[in-house]
Amino acid sequence: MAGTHRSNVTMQDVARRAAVSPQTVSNVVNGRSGRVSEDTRLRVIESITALGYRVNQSARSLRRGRTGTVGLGIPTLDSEYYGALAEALSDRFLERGLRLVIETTGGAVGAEMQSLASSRLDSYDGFVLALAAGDTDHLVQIDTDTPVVLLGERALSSQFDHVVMDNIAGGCRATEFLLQRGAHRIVALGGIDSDEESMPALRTRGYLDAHATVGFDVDRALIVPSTFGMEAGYEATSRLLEQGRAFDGVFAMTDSVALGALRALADAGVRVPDDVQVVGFDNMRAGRYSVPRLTTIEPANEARADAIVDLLMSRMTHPRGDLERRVIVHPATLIERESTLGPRPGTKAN
Amino acid sequence: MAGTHRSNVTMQDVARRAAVSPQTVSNVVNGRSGRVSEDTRLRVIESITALGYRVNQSARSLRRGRTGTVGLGIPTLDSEYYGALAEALSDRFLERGLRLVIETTGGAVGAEMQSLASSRLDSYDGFVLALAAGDTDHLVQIDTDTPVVLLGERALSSQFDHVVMDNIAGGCRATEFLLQRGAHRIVALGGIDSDEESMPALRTRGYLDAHATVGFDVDRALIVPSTFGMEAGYEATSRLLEQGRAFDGVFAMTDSVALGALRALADAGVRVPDDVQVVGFDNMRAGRYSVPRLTTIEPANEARADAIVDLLMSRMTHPRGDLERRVIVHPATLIERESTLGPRPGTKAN
DNA sequence: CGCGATCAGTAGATCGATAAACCTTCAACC
DNA sequence: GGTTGAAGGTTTATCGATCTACTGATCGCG
Repeated sequence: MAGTHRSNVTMQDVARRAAVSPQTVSNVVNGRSGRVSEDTRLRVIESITALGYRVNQSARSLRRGRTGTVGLGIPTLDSEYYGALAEALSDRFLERGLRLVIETTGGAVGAEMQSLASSRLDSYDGFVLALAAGDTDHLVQIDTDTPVVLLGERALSSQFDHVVMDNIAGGCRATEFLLQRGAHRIVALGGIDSDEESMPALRTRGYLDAHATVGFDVDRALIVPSTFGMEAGYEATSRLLEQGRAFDGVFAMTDSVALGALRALADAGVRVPDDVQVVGFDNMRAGRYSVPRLTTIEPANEARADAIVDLLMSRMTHPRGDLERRVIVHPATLIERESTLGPRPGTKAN
Repeated sequence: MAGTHRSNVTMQDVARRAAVSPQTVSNVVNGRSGRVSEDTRLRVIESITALGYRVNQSARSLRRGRTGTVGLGIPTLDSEYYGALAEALSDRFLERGLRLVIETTGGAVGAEMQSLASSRLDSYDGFVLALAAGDTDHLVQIDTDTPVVLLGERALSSQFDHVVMDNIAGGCRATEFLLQRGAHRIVALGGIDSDEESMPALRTRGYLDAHATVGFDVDRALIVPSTFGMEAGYEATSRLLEQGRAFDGVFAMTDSVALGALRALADAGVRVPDDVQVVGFDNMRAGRYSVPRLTTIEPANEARADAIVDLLMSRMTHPRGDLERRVIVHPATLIERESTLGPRPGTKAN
């Protein structure tokens, strides 16, 4: 049986063996019913299996002008968040007969824009770009026929459909919650006080908003930038503790950072949530089994994946341009676990 | 500037504008030096940018008979282990001018074999299949021209090159370490006592070997099967504790399971490592910052990624069949952290 | 009986890039 | 002078599947 499936069998060959035209083979292969009698169909199928014929995708794509693949640009696969996103999208597109091809951008603005470079884009029937760096300026230059949906941190003024996480609301909710539970000096771990549209900046803005709402002043020294690994969270927190900075709450920009912080607090003998309360952002798996379990913001990833697919599919099927550009904002909700205190009855005293 | 890059510009168009033949354009695009004068080259490039020409990959693949892509079949992307693997491979192949396309198999034997179905394979110039289910029987049926490298849990008797993790040695090392540190009743969490070639079965075999080496009997009731999420580790451990089963060590088949176990032990007030020592397997990030930090087996993933790429590249470039089938085994090493006790001086008393 | 419709299928052009072979110049060398 | 040969191109024939248009039958129906 070996030696059968050598890849040079073409529709021609199948056609010859079944004594029909190549076009008829094509019709069978593509299930174009009504154009082939049951009789011929069986004969063709027999020839296909006998010869071990398989469609040449390149030829098909060339002729059809479509590739049957959708691209996904993400900063990295080595992250629970993006891994899960890729998985979710891949499944959904597969159901619709499309393959998902993943490109990693490394999170650099340059690379993100490169993956939107038209040269890249037209290998795909559609493209999903997860924008981490989130620099909107470069986007407008892109000019392509390929439908694109952006997954972003913030509604950008670009020509593309857009699914965004409500980072400001999420940051606000997390901070508000800490304030309600009695924390007054809250560290914004991994935060940054800037008016850029990046994820940390937006979540920090929520943090500031929450303080403003209840009329508390924010000590800017509590906004502590860092990168987003556990290492970074650990280091940053350790440093704060060494410096003897007083704080009773931590809003970490991501769960990774939060987990690093928990570890640093444990090392220093600081009790969570008794001495310091901690809230993360992302609802990572690890946070559900950490000691203590991590209170966090749930970003509704499944719903966002659904929205992305819907947007892209409608762009891909609809004739060009009938649709308004759409922006879908997904709310972030808080999940309460052990790293924060329970609701306090009565007073708002210390 | 908008409206330029409409995707129907072909080499013909560029050629016309630059007053050369399409072949010359092709030569420029592909950097075939020596066949084009600097003068013409510049003229062609000018035309390319002016018209916004981009190569049609489908046409190129059809003609060349190569797609420039490598496939990777993995059980899921939603896992730190496979995510990191995908990332590592993607980077390495990209350096060599190849795109990596990821297919998820869901870890089912059927799906794994499907992704080796010849029909799939010939969209790729090469394929890497990470075998979780590890059923060797189906492999022999596969008959394809596409080079394939297997990433497996065990050296299989198949026709393919193979990079394997030394699961037995890893399981043995972990268990041996626990025994040395004074644990006598060691739970094999997520283990399974069977002669299949699956990851848990192999690691469990290492566990048994380690006991055999020092002449200890194993209480089979301590081999506790489970799936491989944190949830499962948590549940399984909680149940053991409820049942009042005595144990002073846990060898968890994966770090995920181990982290779930740590959490369950914490809930029950069992001290780690004082009352129970825990060793995991995989060296996940989360284990480096858990409370306590997790002792684990490091699987040398980067080295394995290198090996995979080497094997596949040589198959892809070398003429068919000159090479012997190769199997590369990577050793697993132990990383000591807080979830196990320090070395004990002197006696081996309880 | 004759007209259009439906079914089953064929013929030929085409998608866009490239491999292989072929043609000029022009320079160098014996 | 004739030959070799490199440099710089061009021509032509594909790669394999599919789209468009067309051909014969066969059938229903007024």
